[in-house]
Amino acid sequence: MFIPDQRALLKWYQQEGRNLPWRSSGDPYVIWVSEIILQQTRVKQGLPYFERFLKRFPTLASLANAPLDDVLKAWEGLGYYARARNLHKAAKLLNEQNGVFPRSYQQLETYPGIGPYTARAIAAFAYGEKVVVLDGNVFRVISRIYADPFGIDLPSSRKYYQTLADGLLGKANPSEYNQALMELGALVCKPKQPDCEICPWAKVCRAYATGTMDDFPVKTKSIARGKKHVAWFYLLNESGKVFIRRRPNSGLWGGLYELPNYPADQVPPELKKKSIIKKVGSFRHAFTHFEMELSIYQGKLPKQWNMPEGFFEVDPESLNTYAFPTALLNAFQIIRK
DNA sequence: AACTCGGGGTT
DNA sequence: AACCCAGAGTT
Repeated sequence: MFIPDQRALLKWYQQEGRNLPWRSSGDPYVIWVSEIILQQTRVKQGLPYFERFLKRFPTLASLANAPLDDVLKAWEGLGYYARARNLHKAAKLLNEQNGVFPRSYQQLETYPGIGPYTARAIAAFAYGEKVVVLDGNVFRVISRIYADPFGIDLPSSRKYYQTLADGLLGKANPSEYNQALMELGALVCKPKQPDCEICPWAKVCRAYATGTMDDFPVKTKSIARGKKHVAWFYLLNESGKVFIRRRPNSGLWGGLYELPNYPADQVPPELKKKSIIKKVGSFRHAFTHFEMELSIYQGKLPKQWNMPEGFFEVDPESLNTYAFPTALLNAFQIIRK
């Protein structure tokens, strides 16, 4: 297998690469935080969270000693909240060992939330370990360069692609070369309509040579989406307090707060009294695997209603101190104040 | 190997 | 509407 010209890629990267804040840091904590935030998240979306998160938790110790709810509040709206819970869990583990990060990707991978990609990213960026990361960008670049027929979504292909990726590094600087690879995928070798005319590797790309860029990377799985219709209730008691509860630390929106809610076809009759509870709006919220239709109701707390366990009253003015999923933040927008 | 887990930008 | 993003954990 031939190796594409490293100097051509690095020259392009030095000229066209973006100036991103985590690239100028050698601090494993800063690099780690950036990598967790950027999992399945575009740079543009993650950037403001990165800045705010490090301002709120400047050091590993400050993160380890913070309540989980504070970490989730900082993560509010970013999605995949297991990342925040695992980040916090790993911070406690690292802090217990005097804040010393392990230097090898094998050791890093043993921490919660640090998988094959993130372990290699930290090892390469912070410690210069000679490994290549496999993120969505790198998968796309190398699968096109070699016109690889193996599905990148198959666990059985993982070893093949990792070996191929590691083989690209040669004597290049691991930190710079990994950044350059990902940047090429993000800016040039895009999923659709890649800018092959300006690609430093166009001359050696098998997909470009045969005009089959759209056929790579190969993916075998298709996404099937279901639908759920959920009724949400903003209920005020006589004191003008609203009822919320914290969701369990696992599952959808784990650790975030919520309003009373039922599947739309299972709403108890006590909440259907139109004299005290009115529908104020509805909207759809898309997830990766399903779509939720939210119907939002607002009204007075019915005395007969048997409130589910865990709910407590809060002043509506203090709702912004709790972490809510984006769908409920949107719901609050249509609540009549 | 299949499923779960968010939210937002692009096409 | 479909696709995809600096993926990882659970079953």
